[in-house]
Amino acid sequence: MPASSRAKAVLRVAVAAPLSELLDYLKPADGTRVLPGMRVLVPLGRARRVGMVVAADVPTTLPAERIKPVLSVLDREPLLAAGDLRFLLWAAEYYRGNPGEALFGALPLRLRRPRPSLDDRPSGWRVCGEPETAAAELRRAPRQREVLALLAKAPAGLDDATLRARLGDCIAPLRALAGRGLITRCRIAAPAEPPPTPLAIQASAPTLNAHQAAATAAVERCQGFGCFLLDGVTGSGKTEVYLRLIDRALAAGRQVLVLVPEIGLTPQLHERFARRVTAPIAVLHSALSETERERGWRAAATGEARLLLGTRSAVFTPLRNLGLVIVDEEHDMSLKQQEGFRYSARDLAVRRAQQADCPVLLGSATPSLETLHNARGGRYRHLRLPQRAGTAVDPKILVADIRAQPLETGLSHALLTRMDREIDAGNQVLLFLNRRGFSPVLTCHDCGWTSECPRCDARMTLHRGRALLLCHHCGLEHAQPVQCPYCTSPDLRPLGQGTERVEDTLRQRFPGLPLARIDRDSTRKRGELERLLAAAQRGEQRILLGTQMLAKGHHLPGVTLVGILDLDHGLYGSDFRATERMAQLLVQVAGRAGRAERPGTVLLQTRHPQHPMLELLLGEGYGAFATAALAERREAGLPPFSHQAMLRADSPREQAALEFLAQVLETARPLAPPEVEFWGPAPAQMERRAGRIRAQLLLQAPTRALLQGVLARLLPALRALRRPRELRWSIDVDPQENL
DNA sequence: AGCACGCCGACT
DNA sequence: GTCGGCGTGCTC
Repeated sequence: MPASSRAKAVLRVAVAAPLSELLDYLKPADGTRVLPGMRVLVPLGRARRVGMVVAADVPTTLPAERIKPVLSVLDREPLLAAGDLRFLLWAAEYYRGNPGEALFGALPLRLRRPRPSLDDRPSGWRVCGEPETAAAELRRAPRQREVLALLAKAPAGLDDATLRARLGDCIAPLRALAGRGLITRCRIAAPAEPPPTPLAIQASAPTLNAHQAAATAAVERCQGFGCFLLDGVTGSGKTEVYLRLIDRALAAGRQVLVLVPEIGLTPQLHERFARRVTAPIAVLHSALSETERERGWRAAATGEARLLLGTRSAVFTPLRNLGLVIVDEEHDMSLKQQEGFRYSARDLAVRRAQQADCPVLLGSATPSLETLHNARGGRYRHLRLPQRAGTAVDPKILVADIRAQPLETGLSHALLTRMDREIDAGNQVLLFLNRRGFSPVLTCHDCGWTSECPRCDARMTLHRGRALLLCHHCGLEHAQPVQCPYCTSPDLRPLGQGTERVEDTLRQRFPGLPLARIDRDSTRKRGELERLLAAAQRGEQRILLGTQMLAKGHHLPGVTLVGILDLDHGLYGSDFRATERMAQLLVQVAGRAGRAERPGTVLLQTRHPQHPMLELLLGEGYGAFATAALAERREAGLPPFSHQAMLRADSPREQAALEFLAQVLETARPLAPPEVEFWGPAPAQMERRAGRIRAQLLLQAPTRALLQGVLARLLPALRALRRPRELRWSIDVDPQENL
């Protein structure tokens, strides 16, 4: 090969640094083998960084003198297969993240540093040098002779367990032999084929009802990629469908990826899977220690774990031979990463299944409008589970019009009466209020002072138990004042109520009745949420009071009454998705009632009983609501009938963010076809947050392709714009929040 | 992100 | 006269 053409065949590397481009490097000078998916140590300016080889032997246009060789190759085998690399790079491009950050974000922390990949081959001993020359030396050491003879028969060495099995305790002679330089510590290569994995077994599998059987059959018939919406009311047995399909995929020798929105949901799903699936399961979520996370990651990556259950970031885990992807509670907002690299785990799961050419199943009782739109347009198969499994009946939803009603800490007379009745009958009551703390405002009765956050356009919430004013937006804490900071009046009054205050009232009204408050504050301790929920499931608590946390998926068979204290903000929210979220939350919370044989009642307190979307939801159900909501979206040209990207900027300086986005708009306009709309720049919903003034610019295009085209041209230009040092900006493709 | 280079104030 | 402020720009 001529020298000139060899110089041009380079490695393309994604460096673990916030660079938007891949960089080219020469292969290592010592001729070490380098393949895509291996990490390399590379020079970057004066520094050295870890990089991931994305392609090997690719041509470059860069002048030869600018290309440096990699310093070393960090892995003996690729950490990421070609398919994993392709998927991660696609994700980085779609969500406009940096390739290096996307790739290294998918690795356990240790592998993001220039450490060799964990060598998990067992440790052992092997001979070195010429053992036969040692015969004389060992004449008076029969035990050492014995050990050496055994090792001499295995030139690759023997691991500790094998040695112990053959010779018993032989640590002392081994040490002595090592001291003579006759043997050395080494790693023993694993047997070529891992022991065959036992297949999943349907232990005590319940019989499927007709709908479950039809749904299962539809997915099983799917050859290659296919996207399915499993639209099933709470308690209709979605998990059983998952289990059948998992079993099938595992039996075919494939791996399965299951994504769930919250850490809180993984233990119960894990337990359910573990009872029925005999193949090894790996679990990945944010509450794990780094060691546990790395172990799970490796088990998934090597194929040793056959089923991976995890929260959103698990979608990036390398997998071998992926045969099925499941996204549970696909409508849930926590599947969308809202910081840094802002991706949708649900959408990426679909993409991943497409690349792996396997089916993907999106499950929900309240599908997102995006997914429903895809299903109704025929891009996804719509599978329905309309019946509750077993004998459970649907809950009855009652509306309590609380206009001009006297409320006792947010509790209407109608609700309290029903609570009395259920509690007297020995049943459990669940109260839902999506606001933690004691009261959202503290105010001075004499001068009108309110507990404004000095850094945000928001009030600080009173947490009376901890005697704190706490800002839920920036985390700022103040001691609870004893007198008005403005006029020194001692007459400070909490306004409105959070879960803490409702708890106080309930303890007074139902003295001695076991009650659990379940919110972020009361479940701060590790394992506390599981403990409280387990107690609730055993019926130990008679009243359960909580936020969002309580609404998700937990089976509470003793609950016969669900009281929803306040969902009205969702009816007139500023975000166009507010009503969709309100409807999902309402249906999810209502689903907690009457799961067993006892019929459930849901009582919704509202000041807007005639709101058309609320009436539709309560009268005809989520499907009818969704149809109407989709019609509104179509009318307004909003997603899913268009595609958006949100550019956000913030700065401590008053006008800087707006000015920067105005500059961006000027840059973007000529790069975009006329169908692309720009909204803004405009101040963000909460303009000042954590001391920074925030603004946003929304891009909206009729198709994804058009939007992606604009972004591809805009981002390099945007990065080249001059901007003040303190100004930060971010891009959010397919934003879920317009705030 | 680091880490340079690069032009204007208070110190040996 | 220098040490150093962080503005700007690059890293194969």
